[in-house]
Formats: sequence, structure tokens, C-alpha cells
Amino acid sequence: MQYAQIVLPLNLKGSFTYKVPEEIMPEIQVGMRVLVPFGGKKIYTGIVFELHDNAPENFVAKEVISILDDKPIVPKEQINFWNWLSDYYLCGLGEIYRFAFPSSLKLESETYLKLKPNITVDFENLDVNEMYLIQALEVRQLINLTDIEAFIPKKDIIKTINSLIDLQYIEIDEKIAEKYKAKEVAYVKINDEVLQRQNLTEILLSLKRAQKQKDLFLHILEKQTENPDLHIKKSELFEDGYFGSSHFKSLADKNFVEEYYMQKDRIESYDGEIEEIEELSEAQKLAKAEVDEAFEERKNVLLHGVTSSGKTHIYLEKIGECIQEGKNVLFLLPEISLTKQITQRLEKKYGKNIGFYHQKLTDFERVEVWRRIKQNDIKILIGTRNALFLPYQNLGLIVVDEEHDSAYRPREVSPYFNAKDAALVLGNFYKANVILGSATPSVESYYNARKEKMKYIFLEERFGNVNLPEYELINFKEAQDSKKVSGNFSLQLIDEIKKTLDEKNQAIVLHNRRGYANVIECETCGYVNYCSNCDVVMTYHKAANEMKCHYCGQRASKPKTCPKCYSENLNERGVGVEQIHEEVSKLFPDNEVDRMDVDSMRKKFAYEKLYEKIEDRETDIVVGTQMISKGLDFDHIELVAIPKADSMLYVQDFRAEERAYQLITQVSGRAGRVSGKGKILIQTFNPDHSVFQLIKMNNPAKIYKYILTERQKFHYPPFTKLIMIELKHRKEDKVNRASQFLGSVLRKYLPGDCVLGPEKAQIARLNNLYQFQIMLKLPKGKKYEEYKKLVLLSLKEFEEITAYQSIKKDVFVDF
DNA sequence: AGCACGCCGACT
DNA sequence: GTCGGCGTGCTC
Repeated sequence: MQYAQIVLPLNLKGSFTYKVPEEIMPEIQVGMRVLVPFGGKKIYTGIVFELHDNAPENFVAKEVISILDDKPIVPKEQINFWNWLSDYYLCGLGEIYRFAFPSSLKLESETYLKLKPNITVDFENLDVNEMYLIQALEVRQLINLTDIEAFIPKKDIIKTINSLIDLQYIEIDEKIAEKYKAKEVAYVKINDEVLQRQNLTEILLSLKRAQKQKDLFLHILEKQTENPDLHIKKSELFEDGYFGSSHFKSLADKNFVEEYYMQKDRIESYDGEIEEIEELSEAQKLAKAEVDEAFEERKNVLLHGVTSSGKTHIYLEKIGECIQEGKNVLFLLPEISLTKQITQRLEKKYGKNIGFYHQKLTDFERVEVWRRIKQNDIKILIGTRNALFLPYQNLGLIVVDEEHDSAYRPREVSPYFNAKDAALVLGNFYKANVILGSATPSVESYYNARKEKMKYIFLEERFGNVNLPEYELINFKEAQDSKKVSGNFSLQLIDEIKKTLDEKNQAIVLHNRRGYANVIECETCGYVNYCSNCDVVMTYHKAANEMKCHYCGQRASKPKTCPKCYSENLNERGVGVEQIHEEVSKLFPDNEVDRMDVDSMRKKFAYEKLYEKIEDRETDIVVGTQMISKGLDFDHIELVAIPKADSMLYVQDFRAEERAYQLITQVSGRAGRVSGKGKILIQTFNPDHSVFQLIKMNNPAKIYKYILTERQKFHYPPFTKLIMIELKHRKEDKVNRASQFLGSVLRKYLPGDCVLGPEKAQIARLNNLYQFQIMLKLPKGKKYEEYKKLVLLSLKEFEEITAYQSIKKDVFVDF
């Protein structure tokens, strides 16, 4: 094999052909990282995707500089997976590579060189550059490529390095990968000798003029005596802001306390007692038997379990079995932060063999997990969508929890793939079983499971025979007509909340819109406050007293007078969660009302603090956006109120009804988890709307049937396949022309009714880029593959127009 | 994606 | 006269 197809971490499609030098031919394998020159002066870490003997015809292939791994770092299952992703989602392999790898595993100019040990350099036969480099390396043992730029002309760097490697004088430093030692965490304890030397009174006396130091000392002492085996993290001391590091330092200087370090993963893994999982209920046993049966037939599973039906128990059972068989498990979550329960349970049972992988890890930590997965040191990996790309050795089970969650398919980061669908494919490549689980499965998954593409398993009762919450619809129009309202709340709703609070229970108020008011409008001239970067109105945030653009994040101060006509008649329109929070606070002045949305949770530990407040029942009412639908599993929440439920439905999106159903059901799952007396109040102008009526009936099969009928009627997924192409550019007329052109090309190849648009995007300008969209509605099945090839052809034709190359193009498959 | 090349406006 | 703006083209 003389040539290799190498994928580079660039947003370029396909792979590049390189020549394999003879010395490394015996070692090179698909899935290894290699160093290759690219362009005039760049060196990249690429991945070998294919080895072959076909010499390129139109260009001269450059040579691979060196191999970085002694074994493939990307297993063949992942190679297949990457190829599938690239094919299915029409994205470049380079994009996938960039997304999949922690950046330190694809170092470019950070690559280090060193002299080979025990060599004698024959300076006579070196050129100037080669001599410079050798001399530099004699002074400093390690040099990276950026440093080399200082004394060798850019264009000669690669040539110089290559020839010195050929001469066996220098080599690529292999320590790069080993540089990442386990992170150490600081812990604190009372100095062992201090209590023998002095008695407590003396110590406290000596600290009497330093109140905080005294408090801190006592705090540590108390913790330590409480449980002598517990290690006290240094960072924990400063969490609530009362103590600062200076207080600790003073104590340490006086030798009262000391700090010590331990490796993080050694301590964070649980080594307490191992708790046995409670026995499954009859319904759960039945469901588990069905899962077994499905796996037997090599079928994947959609586990549809109503809120608190104990899907987790079933996951845990299957995870246990999988590990018994000596295989590994991937447990996918939409977000890592809101998952204490399951991770705690898994940690208790499997301790050290658990790994976490998510977007919040530092690069350091990511590489650590990579290493451990590669060494098969992790049995269960809990992670978010980027965990799909770890180099698993023998994956036996993938669980996708909350499979309907939109966090599995963020719109803003490429490559644009749906982690739920990708998990099914990855499972197939690994011959692993996949369980999708949710209380409100996505319509697509539900349909596929009903179509026997997966096994559909329904857990319809809550664990421990707790009743499901009851739904009630409040006709707001009627309440308004009979003057039984106060602001956005009907008297009935207020009454019910009051009743809940009187019984010493807690209530949740859901309003899914950030900010205080949606629009600030001038009553005199009609002026509204637009974002200067985007074609959207700015939202008024009263708490922060500023205007925010929810799309580009721009902030501005709130205008006191109309900037156009200087009138002071500024009117606030459109209710946001801040305003609902304000109203509730006024309605219940004697109760503790807290707000939970991205804006109020931005501060460090804000979420943890509020979580504890609710847990300790200091909070009576939580007002929040969709954030409150996740993770708030408390025993005393009995009421969920949705004062403006209509706002969820009238969104320009064919999934609006599905989303409304999912959000309402998810948030209702917070109520009556123990008592079984949970109540959900949906206040609406349209109590007759099918979605509300169906939610009230609490019969999921009927809702899905209704939504599916609507989707079929209007030719939406899952009955068709949607591909959305979005074009963006700074100049409006340029994108407009480009999208018209692309539209006409597409229509040339595809039937007319498949191509919709181009149209201005709903947000015509975002971050100063004008956007146009073309929607493709394609039939399913064999035709789809055929049509997709034509779409690819059209895009190619479009890309050939040089004038349109500066236009940013995003393709969303399965929009 | 980066980077070089090349062609036009505002400055020593 | 030159520095630097960004449109265009190319990278195995």
C-alpha cells in the first residue's frame, strides 16, 4: 500500500491522498494519526482512512511525515460511523474529525521535535536551515513548530524537518500524549500535630481577632470530626462565598491547617457500600422481559415510560447484564448537568469503572477519558452527544435517555447530526443493542417503533402505583368575560395555587419565554427596538435592566424615550417569564417565589443553590421556562400551573404541537411524584384545541395518532424526509441571487413539489448575515437515496460558480 | 479552514 | 510612492 487517504481537521470535504514512505509502510494502519504537510507551511495531524495503491493522476502526492500512534486510535467501527455520518448528513469528514477529537489529540503547530539520543551530527552536509534547527535543539530539548518559524523561513520548515528526520537526527516527541497526567485536586485537613501541641482553647484564643479564620478553622474541624474518613475539598470551602482563600492561607501559614493533593479520579469514584437496586415492579419486570425479547431478535427498543415509571430501573438492569457479559455501556444524556440521580446510582454500583464525557470538560480531562476508554478501563461511559465518538473497544449497549430532547440535535454547531439517530447507527456498527427512552418520545421514534423498526415498550404506570397527575383546563376567555382575572392569572388559578401552598406543598409555574417583555414599542410613532445585528426585536430584561437579543446575544440599555420621536410613551408588550414571576410574587407576598431560567441561572452555582432551596422546601413557588421541566424531582411539588399555554402552540413550526405536548407532559411529571395527587392547570383561550383536549385525556396513543394524522395530511416527517439548505452572506442581494440559482438547479433535477423556496429565513438577518432557505420535502425509501444523490449533484453545480463561493452554506438533513 | 496572491483606497 | 483592506483561488 503506497498511498493513504488522510482526513484533516479542516472544514474541507473528503480526504487527501498522501504517499506512504517506505520506512513506515509496514506500520501504517487505517485509524492511526499521522503528521502531514498541507499547503505551503502547515503541518496537521491527520487520520488514515484508507490505504491503497492508486497513484493520483492530477497532482503529485506529498509524503506522510510520520506516524503518531503505534495502534489505531480510531477503531474500524468508528471509521464506518464517520463515513455514514458524512454520507447521511452531507457533511465533511474533516468537520466530524474536528468535532470528535479533543484538540490536544490533533495538535498542529504545537507538535514538538527533539534530537535523537546519542547521535553525532555531520554538520558538513547540512544546509543553513538544518544547522539552525539542530543548534536550536541542542540548546532547548523540545521545540514546537511555531517556535521554528522564528528562525527558518516558513516555506522551508517542512522540508528541513523532513530531511532531518530522514537523516535520523531528530524525531517527533512522543511524550505529547503522555503529558496529560491525572489532574490533582486540593484537599484540606487540620494539621495533625496542632491538636497534640496546643489545646483547642489556645488555638481559638489566638484567633480571636480573626473571626473568619476562627470560623473556618471550626468549620473544617467540625467536618473532620463528623466523618474522619471523608476528604474535604479545598474548593468546597469557598463555594458559598463566606470564606476566601486568604483566610485559608493565613491558617495554613500558622500551621493550623494543611492542604494535600490527590489524583482526582481516585477520589471521585465512589468506594462506599454498594447498594442493591430495589426490586422491579410487576410492570417493570414485564417491560424488561420485552426488552430481553427484542434484544434476542436483534431489535432496538423504544422504552416509552410515563414520568416516574422507573425507566431508570430497567436501564440499570440491562446495564448490569451487559457488564456481566464483559461488554461496555454508553449512556447518553441530553445535558450532563441535570442528571444527579442516575449518575449517583451508577456510581454507587460501579464506582471506578465509570467515566464522564461532555462539552464542559477541559481538554485535559477529555484526553484522560480517551486514554481510559482506549485501554478499556471504563465500563460505563455517561456522556452527551460528543461521547459517541470515543474509541470504544467492545460496546454492548447504548442507552439514549430523554431521546426526544432537542439538545441531541443542536442547530448551531456543525456537523449537524441527531445524536439519537446516530446512536442507533453506531450501535449497529458495534453490534450493540440500543434503548431509546423517554416519557414523551419524539413522533419519529414513536412512528418507527410502531412500524416495527424498533420494539415499542410502554410503561404506563408510575412506580409504586402512584397515580398520574390530573389535568384541568381553565378557559381564560370566560374568566376574563366574567372579570375573574388578575393580570395573567384567573382567580381559579390563583385559588388553586393558594390551596397548594396552604397544604404546605410547592407549586411550579411554567412560562416558556425569557425576559420581561417581548417588545418595547413607542405608542406615538410605533417604533420598536430592533437588534442592530439581526432582524429581530430585542427583549426587555427587567432584572438586568437591559435589552437583549436572544439570537446573537447583543445587549443594549433600555431606552427611556423613543429614539425616533423622543416620546416618553413607551409600551411593553408580550409577557415574559420575569413578568410572570413579578406577578406571582405580588399575588403571594408572604411566600418565597423563585425564578428559574437561563438568565437567572447564569451565575456559578445558581442552579445548585436553587435546587437545594427547593429541596429544603424554602421555596414555595418556582416560576420558570422549559428549564424547570428537567431534573426537578422533589416529593412535595403538587401543582403545575401554565398561565399562558397558548404561547407554546402558535409558533411557526410544524413541530409546535409535539413540542407543546412534550413540554407540558415533562413538566407535569414534576407534580405528585409521591402523593399521586399532582394537578396540572392549563390556562388557555382555546380549551377546545385538540392538543389540550388530548393532553387532558392523558392517553399518549391518542395524541400520537392525532399528531401523526396531521403530519401525514401535510406531508411532514415521519412521512417525508426534510432537508433544509440555508445560505448566508453579508450582502442581501448576493444571497438572494445565489439562492434563486440554487433553487433553479434543484428544480432541474427534482420534481417541482419537492423544492420549497427559496425564501427569506424567519430571521432574515442574524449576526449581520442575511439568510435564505430552501426546504426539500423528499419521499421516503428507495426514492430518497436517489433524490439525495441529485441534491448532492445540485450542490456541486452550485459550488462550481466561483462568485457564490463566499456564501456560507448549511445543510440540515432530517430538519 | 487558513493562507497567498492580487487589486484598489488613505496615508507617511 | 506604500500599507492594508478583502475578494478569489488553492491546498493532496
